[in-house]
Amino acid sequence: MVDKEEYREKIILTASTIFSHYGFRKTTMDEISRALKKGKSSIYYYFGSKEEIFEAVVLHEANQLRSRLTKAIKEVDSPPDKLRNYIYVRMKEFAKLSNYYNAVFDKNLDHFDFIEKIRSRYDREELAILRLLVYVGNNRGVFAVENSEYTAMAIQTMLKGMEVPLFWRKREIDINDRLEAILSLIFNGILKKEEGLLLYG
Amino acid sequence: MVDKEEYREKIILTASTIFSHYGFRKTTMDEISRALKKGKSSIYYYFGSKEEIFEAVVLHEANQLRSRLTKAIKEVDSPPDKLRNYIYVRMKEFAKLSNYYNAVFDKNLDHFDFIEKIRSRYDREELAILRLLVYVGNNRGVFAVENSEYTAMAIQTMLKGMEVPLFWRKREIDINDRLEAILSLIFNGILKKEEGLLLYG
DNA sequence: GAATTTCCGACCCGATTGGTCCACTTGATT
DNA sequence: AATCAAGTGGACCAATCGGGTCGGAAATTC
Repeated sequence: MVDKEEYREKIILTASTIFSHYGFRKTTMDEISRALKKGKSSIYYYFGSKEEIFEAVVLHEANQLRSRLTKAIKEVDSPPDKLRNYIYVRMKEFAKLSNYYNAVFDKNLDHFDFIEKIRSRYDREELAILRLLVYVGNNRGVFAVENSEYTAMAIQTMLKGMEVPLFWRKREIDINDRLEAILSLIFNGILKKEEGLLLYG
Repeated sequence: MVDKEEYREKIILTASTIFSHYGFRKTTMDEISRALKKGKSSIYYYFGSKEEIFEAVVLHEANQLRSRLTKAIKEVDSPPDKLRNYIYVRMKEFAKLSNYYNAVFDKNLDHFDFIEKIRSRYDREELAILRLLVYVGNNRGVFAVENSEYTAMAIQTMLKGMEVPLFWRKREIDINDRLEAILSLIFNGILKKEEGLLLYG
């Protein structure tokens, strides 16, 4: 009773690994319950449906992502490093989440409106973060952009470009190259020329 | 007509990526055919059944494995390097194959006798390779073992230990540590003491 | 333009699976 | 020890899924 919430979390954690591996569709309640060493029906004592579990898992994963990204920003100090770190971690984390994407983009599974909610909310948060990063960098004189808002939106647009599955269907080395290219583009377009050429000549 | 065999290979390649990702059970014929941009029934023109495709895929994968391993041996010259390279590549390749293992060890799917055939044949080949490696190393005076045959079998036994899923359920770094430990054990037990202590003091 | 190769939509039917029901343990409380 | 709520899981159901078939339509070859 006191640990019901606790066990819900355990379910979330377990289901998370399975979902991330096989996606929503291919993951069965039986697998989840077997992984938990419980009867299938017992799971329904904690969650009303498979979708409900999935919703909790996605929410949990979104929170994980948020905390990792804020950590990535706090780890370093200079705005270029912050931005670079942010983009890097974001890229790596999204790679891990690719299977959830499969689930999301799975046709006839578009009734997952909660994902859209999470997503749009996350988009706004990210935009705020980027705007702040650009703004601070601007103030410190290391960035030189006219409008932080628009620049942040532009960066976010590029970041979104890295989300499309096509981006990931290549070899590891290629991906790192592409990341470098994107970083270079952002920085050389954003940095005062002296520093920019220093970092990405 | 002339390219029927060719198209079979294309099917094998495509199916291979899906099988390796989801395993035999969770992979559907519909997915395979969709990935090939063909109707489901068309696939049956080239293969008689899902299992038949799987068999071809596993066989193909086994051949890939073999060629990569022989390449690993040829790349370097000294017997210790050959052995080391062989074990290293074998480890990496088996990691990639872990999903086929899931398929194989899937309960109620033990009627895949062809896998056992491939496997036992591969075991014999591997034993021959190891025996030769040990034998040559012995002749060159860099190994010092009494019986190449038995030593090869012992090494193979350790290698097999790395196949059990349990071995892989850990973090990357841990695995590399374990590999080092295994290599160290093999070499320090096999090398003439001077060289052995040189390489793995 | 017939013959042959290749493809596919529609269908079949057994297996799978999300979800329900209900009888049962368990363990705390009185 | 009797009660009761929390928690469990086996049996079951209805719907869907998915491997495989079939007849014939395209496409290609001769």
